[in-house]
Parts: sequence; C-alpha cells; structure tokens
Amino acid sequence: MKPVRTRFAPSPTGFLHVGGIRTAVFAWLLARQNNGQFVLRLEDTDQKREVAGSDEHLMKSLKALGLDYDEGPDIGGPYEPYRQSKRLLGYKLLAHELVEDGRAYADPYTPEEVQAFREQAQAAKKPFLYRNHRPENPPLWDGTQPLRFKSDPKPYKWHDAILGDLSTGPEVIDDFILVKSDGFPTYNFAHIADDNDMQISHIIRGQEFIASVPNYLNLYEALGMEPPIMATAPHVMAPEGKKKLGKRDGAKDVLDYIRDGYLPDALINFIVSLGWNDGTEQEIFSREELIEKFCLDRVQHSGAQFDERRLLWMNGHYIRELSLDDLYEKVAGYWPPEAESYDDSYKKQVLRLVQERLKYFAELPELTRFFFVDLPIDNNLIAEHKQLKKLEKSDLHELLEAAEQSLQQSDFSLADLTERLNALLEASGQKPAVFFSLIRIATTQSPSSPGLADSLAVLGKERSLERIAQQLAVLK
RNA sequence: GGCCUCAUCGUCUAACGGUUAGGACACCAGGUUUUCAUCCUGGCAAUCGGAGUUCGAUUCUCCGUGAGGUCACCA
Repeated sequence: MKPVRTRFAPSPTGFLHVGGIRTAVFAWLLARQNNGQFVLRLEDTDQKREVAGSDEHLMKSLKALGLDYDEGPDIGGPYEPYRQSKRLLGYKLLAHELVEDGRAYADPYTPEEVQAFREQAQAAKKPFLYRNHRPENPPLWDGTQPLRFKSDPKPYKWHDAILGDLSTGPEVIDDFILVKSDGFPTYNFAHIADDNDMQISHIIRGQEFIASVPNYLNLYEALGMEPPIMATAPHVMAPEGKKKLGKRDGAKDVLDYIRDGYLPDALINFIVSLGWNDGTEQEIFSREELIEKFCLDRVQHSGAQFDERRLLWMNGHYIRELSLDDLYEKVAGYWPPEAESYDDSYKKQVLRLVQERLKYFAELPELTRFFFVDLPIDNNLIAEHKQLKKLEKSDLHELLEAAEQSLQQSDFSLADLTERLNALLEASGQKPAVFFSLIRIATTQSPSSPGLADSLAVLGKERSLERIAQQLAVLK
C-alpha cells in the first residue's frame, strides 16, 4: 500500500471557519494515524478572488488548532513549492502534453458566445455541456485562449471512502477548462497535477466536488495517472436553516474561537464529533484517542448542523478537566485590567472558584471583576431579587447589620465563615435564599458569584466588611 | 429542468434483519440546607410517507416526498 499522504488545499480567499476546517482535521487525523504526512498546499490560481494576508491567516489557524503540517508554503518540503501560483511551468508542460496527445484544445469562443450556449441549454431546461459545441477545427493554442480538456464521455463507478460506491453516466462528463486565458490553471486541472506530483494518497473534500469527480477520473485516464483514494465529507450546515455553513451565516473564524478562549482540543473534538463517532457512547475524545480511533468509513453521510451550545458545553468540560496551574497559565491574557496589581496566589484562588463555571476564557472578567475592584452599588440587585424585594429596607438593614457584627469576629477562614454563616441563618429564622443572597449582593454587587463562604474567604476581612458597611449606608 | 447524494428525538448521533429504538447537548423538575455554575437523580422527545421481500424491517428493494450539491475562464 502507498504511504499515506493527505493534504489540505484551501484557496487564500478569507478566513477558515468550522465548516471549512473539517476536511483539514480529517486529513490531519488520517496522516497522523498512519504515520504519514499532512501537506498544506495553497490553491491561489484565482487572482481575482485572492484576499491579501489570508494565506498567513490560514497557516496561523492550522497551527493554533495544533494541526501541524509536515510540508507547506512556509516550511517547504520535498515537493515544493506549495503554492500553485509558483508551479505554473509544470501545469503548462502537462497542458502541452495533453495538446500533443489530442486530449486538449484551444477554446475559440468568446465568453459571451459560451454564455449564449449556456442560456440556450437553460431555456431548453437541459444541462449545459460545452462538448455539444466542441469546435471541429480548433485553432492552435497560443496561450491566450482557454485550454479545454477533450473529454471521453463514459459511465463511471468508483468507491468513495466515506460515501461508498458511487456511479454516474456519461452525460456528466464535459470538456472543462484546464488553463484559463490568463495562463493560470483551473482548480480542476491544477489539483490533479499537484496531487500526483506530491504523491497524495487520499483526497478529502466537501460534497460540492462530488459532481466533478467523474470529470477528474476522465482526466486521470487521459494523463495515465492513478487516482488517489477519494473521500467526500458532507457539509457542516448552518445552525438556522438547512444550507451549508458559510461566512454569510455568521460562521466564525476559528482564530476568533481561539482568541475567545476555546481550547484547541475541545474545538477538534467538537469538529470531529460533528459527523463522526466510534460506535460507542463516548463523547469526549482526546487528540490521541481521535488519532487512534478515527476512520473515514464511520463518517456520517448526511450534513450536520452546527450547534454552538454543544461546543460551549464541550469547552467547559475541557476547562474543568484542566489542573489549576495549567488553567492559570492558559488564562494569563484574559484577566480583567484591575487584576494586574494582584499576585499569582490571589488570582489562583479566584480562578479555582470560577473554574467550574467558565465556558470560555473571555468570560473571565465578568465572572471575576468583583474580586479585584469595588463595583458601584447596584440597587437593582435587591430591587429585582425575587425574595429580597418583598422585604422592607429596614428589615434588610437589620439582617445585614447582624451579619456585619458576626463577621467582625471572624478570622475569615473558610471553616469559620461557614460556621458563622450557618449560625446567622439559624438565628435570623430567614431562608438561605434571602439572607445569603443579601450578604452575597452586598459583598459582590454581582448577579451571581461562587459560593458565599468561598467568595468571602478570598475577598478577605477588610474588603468584605467595607463593602457590607457601604451597603448598610445605602439601606439606611 | 438533467444528473448526483442524503433522510432516527429540537440538535449531534447509536442500534450483525429480532432492543421497552440507546447515549450526549439543549430544555423541564427534584436533590447537593444561598444565587449562578458544577455534580447526582428523574422527565420530555425520533425511525419522512407508501408499497414490497421476510415469521419479523430503523436496517434490504422499489415508488413517492423533502433536503442538499452540481450543471463557472470559483475553488
């Protein structure tokens, strides 16, 4: 068997989103699983659509997800260059071979004339086939006309590593363009030449290419090349509606997920499990497990809707699994600005308290700000509290004052705080939802927080009592 | 319109032709003597329709229906 060499071959026309990166993940897994190579090749043959800087952006995205490639435009490799715009000579030579073999010819029509043929076909409600208009005596190809493949229409049966056996009739085979009038090859031509040159063993791509495969098979034959294994991954669908996930549906740049503090392993787990499972009830797979267990023939045949809530759950799960030290290191850039003057030990105590509720790192400031700075008193927290709003101001004041007195005696150790809070509760005859909420609001000025005793212990005596005093002043 | 592909809870999915059709996310309820979160328990919820093959179809076949893709000098 041929060594496994897979590739990801995006065109540099923008950022990478969850839908677009899935074939890259599959290809990467397959390469790692088989001790093969994963190749990055930039398909920059359409100068008009190219977006400046997106090549760098693509490479950054792959690296951020830990999808390390063995060969690529920035690191080179045995088959360089890995950028199609730098491989033009090779395509030209191959094109001339086809011309000499009588398998390619110059297209004599203007774009307008071809468009007229197309409209004719459309009006007749028939599929457009250029070969119905194939010229009898095409001009010599001088490089200024498009070069077309002279196809040999026939039915095809082939095996797709994901979808299984597929077949089509001769009616789908056409004389597609190999080289455009600007001298650049089309994707249809260039990828076949490159995959062959680069010894690619598996092509994994989206189902938008499935209709073109018979044409590719026809071209492989004309070139005398052995086609690689083909695998067609179904689309990732937009969360709303039933169409392919795209940038217009608000599909986010994967780098934005990384910036918001999604863990690469969680993203990979999520992307792979969107359409693949190992047949057991396992949901969480480490990268190593995925490399070991992933297989193309268990990839779902139908499209999968992108559900961000599931990603959120999964990321939270991965965050909870992290050790405190590891998490602390990872959230370094996410603290609220007010945290800057605090030491590692204090921030770690805070982090320990919020770890279980953190879904992604960018949430850290809103979850922890009150640990670092006194927030202004928010009267709405009491006014809109479903229990506290029923009580008179004076009653609230009385309750909080009792708390103040007891807490003044406390050493603010977690054990002492817990004991005192429970004693206070009992003495007051109030429900915890009332009494503890009041203290919690007074000391945090936040709608939610970690456990009360935990929060107070971290905040410390001085600061807690100060905040209670301020709340008392307002309740006067 | 032609051709190709697909079809199980709201979502992601499991089920050698024989299961009370399983799990996860989300949601709802209860518990862990404060909120939120975590964790635990429970609940809601699905085989697109119709024929056929079979003792028995989610599973195999056919016909519908629906959805997606494609019919570019885009990839």
